[in-house]
Amino acid sequence: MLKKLGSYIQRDLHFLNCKIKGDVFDVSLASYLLNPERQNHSLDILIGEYLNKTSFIPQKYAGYLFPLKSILEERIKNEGLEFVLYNIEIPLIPVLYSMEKWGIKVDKEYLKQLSDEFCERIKKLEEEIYELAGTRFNLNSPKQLSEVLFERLKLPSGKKGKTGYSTSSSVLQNLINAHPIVRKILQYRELYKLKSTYVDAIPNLVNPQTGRVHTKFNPTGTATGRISSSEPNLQNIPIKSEEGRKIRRAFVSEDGYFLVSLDYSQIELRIMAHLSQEPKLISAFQKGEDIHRRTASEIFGVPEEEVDDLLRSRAKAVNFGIIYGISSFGLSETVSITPEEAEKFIDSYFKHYPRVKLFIDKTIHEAREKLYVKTLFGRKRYIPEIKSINKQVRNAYERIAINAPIQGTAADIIKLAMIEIYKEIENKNTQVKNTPSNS
DNA sequence: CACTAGTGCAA
DNA sequence: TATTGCACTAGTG
Repeated sequence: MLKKLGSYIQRDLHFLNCKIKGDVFDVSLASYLLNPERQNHSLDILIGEYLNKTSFIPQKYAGYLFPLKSILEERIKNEGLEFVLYNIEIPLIPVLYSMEKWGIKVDKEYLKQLSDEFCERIKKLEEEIYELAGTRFNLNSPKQLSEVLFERLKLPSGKKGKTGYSTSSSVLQNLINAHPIVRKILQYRELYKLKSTYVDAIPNLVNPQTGRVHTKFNPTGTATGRISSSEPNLQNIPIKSEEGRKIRRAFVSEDGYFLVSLDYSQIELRIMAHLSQEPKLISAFQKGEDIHRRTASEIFGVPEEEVDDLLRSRAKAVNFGIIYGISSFGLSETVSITPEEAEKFIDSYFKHYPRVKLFIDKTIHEAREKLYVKTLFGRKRYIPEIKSINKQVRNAYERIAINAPIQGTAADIIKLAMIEIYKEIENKNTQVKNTPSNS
């Protein structure tokens, strides 16, 4: 079998129009694992960085690949990144290539209909807002909107940004009873967002030959090991609101097939349970409990049956906060409580889940010592900034030190699952349709 | 046309 | 002053 060597091989497969098997080395993926925060892993950058060439002849790019490979594979070995490169990132190349080539079928007629519906409702809301404001202005301009709300209508203003008072959703939520215009603006914002970002944008990205969107899945797009998606971003299609769910219905299956969706449940909290070895967390998951309800019961000291929606949502915010590297201010903002109250929630959490606290402290300690953190599978993120003398900077990187191993381990596990599923499809052990519709 | 700020969608 | 992204609009240069 031929050996394959290249940079951004996943991208090049589209030009070659073929899948890839056998011995593969991708210098861009190797560079990404060594430096996951970098945006660009193109050949010219790597030649400059690893071969110390300040000028080179583009026609001879290929000649630089072999020396680059030698250097990079040595570094990968020395950094303990072999498993992640050879068992995760490289096997994922054909998986992501196939996903891109395959694409997802879009019901354009449905989106046109939805666009017309949203257009009518947006126009109506717009007129009602101008009427209530007593003036016409550009509703999509935060600057103009803040003038109307906080100067003309004299509503109480809150957060200030660099350029003026914020008109963000959380600010407007708090003003919803102050003036009838506020609710209308929130409704307008929701519909305008959905229409401009999804309903009207997605049809323009549908390939006329295939009737599908062929999203790019960027394997080097994040600092933690996740994949990112663009043109369109299929990783942020709405689901939370009822209006948003209408957009998901535009993604449809081929006739005679089902579109299935597979996801791990609470994967990041499960990883936290594993990494911390906190017995209470482990047993909660082993018993299949509602983890947020259980957390609420623990930290607020009430029986599980008495946990209401408010307590559960607060506990859920605490659980998310733990994964993000919690701060009392951050928690207070998302739960609309004072930082002092948030502090009590956090203290209570750590009192009831002491191994989680130990894990966090140990992780930060190690990060300071080694200047990197790593996932369960060895993926690394370097964070020398954790030594910063600026407390804000330091705190920010301490949160990164907590979050990166958790988010990154989840990414590793999901990628391994994608590779296994792809193998099953390739081996035709399933009834999954495994030929892109345009070939 | 490139860039930033503000905003908001998802995991 | 909570992690990771992408993309839209307004506004500036």
